[in-house]
Amino acid sequence: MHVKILCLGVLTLGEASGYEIKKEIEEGVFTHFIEASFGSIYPALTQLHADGLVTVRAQEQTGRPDKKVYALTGAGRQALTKALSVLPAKDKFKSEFLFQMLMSDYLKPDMLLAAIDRQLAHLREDLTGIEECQCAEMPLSGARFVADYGRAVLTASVSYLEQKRAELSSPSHPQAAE
Amino acid sequence: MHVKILCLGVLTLGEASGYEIKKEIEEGVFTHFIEASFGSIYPALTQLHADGLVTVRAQEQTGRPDKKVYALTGAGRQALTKALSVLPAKDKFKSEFLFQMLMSDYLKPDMLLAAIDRQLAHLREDLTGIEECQCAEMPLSGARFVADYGRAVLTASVSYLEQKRAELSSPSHPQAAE
DNA sequence: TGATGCATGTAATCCGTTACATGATTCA
DNA sequence: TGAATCATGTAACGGATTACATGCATCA
Repeated sequence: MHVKILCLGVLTLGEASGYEIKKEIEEGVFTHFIEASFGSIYPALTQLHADGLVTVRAQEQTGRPDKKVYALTGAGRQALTKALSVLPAKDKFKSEFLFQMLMSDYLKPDMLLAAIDRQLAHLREDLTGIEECQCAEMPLSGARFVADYGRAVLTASVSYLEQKRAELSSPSHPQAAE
Repeated sequence: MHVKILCLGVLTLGEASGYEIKKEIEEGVFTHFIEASFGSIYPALTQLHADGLVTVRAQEQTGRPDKKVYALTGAGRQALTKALSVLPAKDKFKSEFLFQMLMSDYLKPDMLLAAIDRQLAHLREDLTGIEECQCAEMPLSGARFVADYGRAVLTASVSYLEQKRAELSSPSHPQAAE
């Protein structure tokens, strides 16, 4: 998905600078299923402005660099709606972790547990991230839907991994349980 | 992750042509968490050969174009092991679907249900895909681990969406249930 | 006759990340 | 003093997808 549409989406929450948009994407509800770097956000914002989909306002700040605060225009809202009127592409999920698990025959034994523990740590981080971002406070009714979806999926992953991890590290049955 | 390593991984299952590797990635256990196109596989294979990590053998076929069958070398196995000795990068998950759900305020009402139904269809397809690929037949002990992981996550997603979908389309409480 | 599957490969193109450049303030 | 936060922006680079080129066989 285009970073431009993403920016329009974030701006529906209220005006923001490029820096703030990045933060919102990194820490807000978007975190788990979208990524964007400054290198793509700033150019996107510039172009969005050129296309008349957002307005800019320079905001001076004491002690801090000046901000460029962007806000949606009517045309911007329309462009967003139009982009949302198409059925979304299929989710993309890429996991080096699962590749390693699949290839576990070629893995050093200690790496197996280490990789699982790392994965568990990541998943738990994401889970607490969802709890912390107060989705109820957001002006988007979809926020809870998304947060709950994330919670459901992450919880299932954690449960599965915890169970498998226990099996693997149990002293009695290191490999065969059948 | 590099397509080269991916090819090495697929080749641990046995020798194969570029075309067959692509099929394996599309239809096998890899499907759910890895993607690769011909445009990346063929050059990768060429380079892998140049690096001495695989061997090639031209196989004539009647009625079909000739194949180039690739097989792992000892150095190839070593390279794979080495690549697997590093902790994997964090999973990447990108979902236009969740973006649309988040932005549901700007969505036409019929699109909401349509998008959810599409998503459900995708998830169920993936699930049956997992059931069909006989992981037990694979010479990789990690195959079951991966398949079960996928099953756990996909099942959780489907359950959640089915529940939400029912709530949304219920005639009595179209929006407020509280 | 036309689509689909088998089979390989290259080139153009897109899109994004990483790194670089700059600079003030605050906190440890 | 050094790291982190705030703040914007560009350029190089990488990596993969898409489209193009080719060609035979089979099935509907």
